[in-house]
Amino acid sequence: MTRPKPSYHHGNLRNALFEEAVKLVEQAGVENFSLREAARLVGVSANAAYRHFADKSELLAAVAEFGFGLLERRLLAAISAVSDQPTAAAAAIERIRAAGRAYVDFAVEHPELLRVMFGSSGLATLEKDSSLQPAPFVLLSNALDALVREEVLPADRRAGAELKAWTVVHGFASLVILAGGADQRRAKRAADLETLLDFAMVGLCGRLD
Amino acid sequence: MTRPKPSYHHGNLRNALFEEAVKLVEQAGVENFSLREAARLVGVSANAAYRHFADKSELLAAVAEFGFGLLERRLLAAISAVSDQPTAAAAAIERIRAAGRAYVDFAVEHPELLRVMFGSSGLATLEKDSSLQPAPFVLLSNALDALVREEVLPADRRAGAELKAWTVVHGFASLVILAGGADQRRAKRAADLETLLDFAMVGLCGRLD
DNA sequence: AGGCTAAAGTTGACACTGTACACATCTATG
DNA sequence: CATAGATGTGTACAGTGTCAACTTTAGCCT
Repeated sequence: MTRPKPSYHHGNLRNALFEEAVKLVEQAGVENFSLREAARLVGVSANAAYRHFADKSELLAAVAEFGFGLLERRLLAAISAVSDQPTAAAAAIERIRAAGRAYVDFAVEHPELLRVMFGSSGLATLEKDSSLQPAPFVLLSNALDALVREEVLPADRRAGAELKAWTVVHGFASLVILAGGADQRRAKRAADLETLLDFAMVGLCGRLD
Repeated sequence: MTRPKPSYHHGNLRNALFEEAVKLVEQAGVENFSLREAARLVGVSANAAYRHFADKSELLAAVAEFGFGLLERRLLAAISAVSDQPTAAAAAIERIRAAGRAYVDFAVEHPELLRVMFGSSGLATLEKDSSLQPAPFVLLSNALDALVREEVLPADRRAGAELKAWTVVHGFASLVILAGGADQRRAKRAADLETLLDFAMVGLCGRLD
């Protein structure tokens, strides 16, 4: 992977550091991540990183941003994979549920990434300069609009639906991460999530479909 | 507060360090907390701490435990403060809602404390040796039982109710902390929470009361 | 009371960390 | 082809968590 340093200049340091950072964070968590270690593993002096990132937190912000992108792709994939539903309404419902599952799956597979995204180097610092809402939020919003169009979500209950859906899914993801992948059986988790999705649909629409 | 060191031995170092740790964590966050700084502020050498805590994470675990205690007291106070409801059922409902509000209030007032509680030095390491469930969970459980007794929560919907309630409240608390106390208006947040509590009650009971 | 032990604090050291400054080297552009 | 700007390097500093060896002192045993 890392060539024996044929030249003084690395050529792609920014990206190499970034990828190493993602790897290290996922392995050992943010609190154990060290700028120097990343530089070392990439085969470069500690200070080289400062030519590409103002400081440690800026590198972590890049990691967080990557996380949001990955999450978005996961959500998108899950939504598009829904098919063969008896009715359009059923499809709209299933798409929302699929997104919820994808979110939790993402959290389970990349807990440390999620921590960075929602940690002090994450959302709070990111959305300062990116004026648009994080993409995952937009996806959710569209899915909810579809739910209204299919008349499963009454229009007069549309307000605040994003908050409700996001709250449930993010809350569950947090709790699952906490409970520690250790004893939390995969099947049990999936079953809990389905119950929770039912619960959310009832709360949102006022009834079960 | 801190006497001019009349004696070589501090006399109450463990507690002094612990209190300083709580203060520092609340002010600057876990990631900026330093064992040495705490020792310095307490007027003692850096290594003195190691006579009372195996390492930094053990001190933070104590802080986390304190947080859970504080949260429990808040929940308890909120629940007991509910009074003058037309019916017993209404009282049971209002007690759950009051607990939800108390949880979010706690999160807003002590965001860093909550981060420690649910961080890597928190729950995960705590519940290893404390065999009993965290007290706040028991409180919630009891409140839900009351809801069943008053027949507002159908018995066949009782299963998994803790998870649902906890998920909503914890999820909202997380999001609120993220959104950053800055622009998040107090009134707006309270209104959002009420909407969310309605939502949760509908989802739990299957109808609005 | 007097003396000793173990608990509670101390100093010094080590291997780290993030970051600042000055210097070296290379790439590309005039 | 020179030279400027971008990119990496080395050294340095303050700060961290933690270890080991030393000192002080409180409290118990005779």
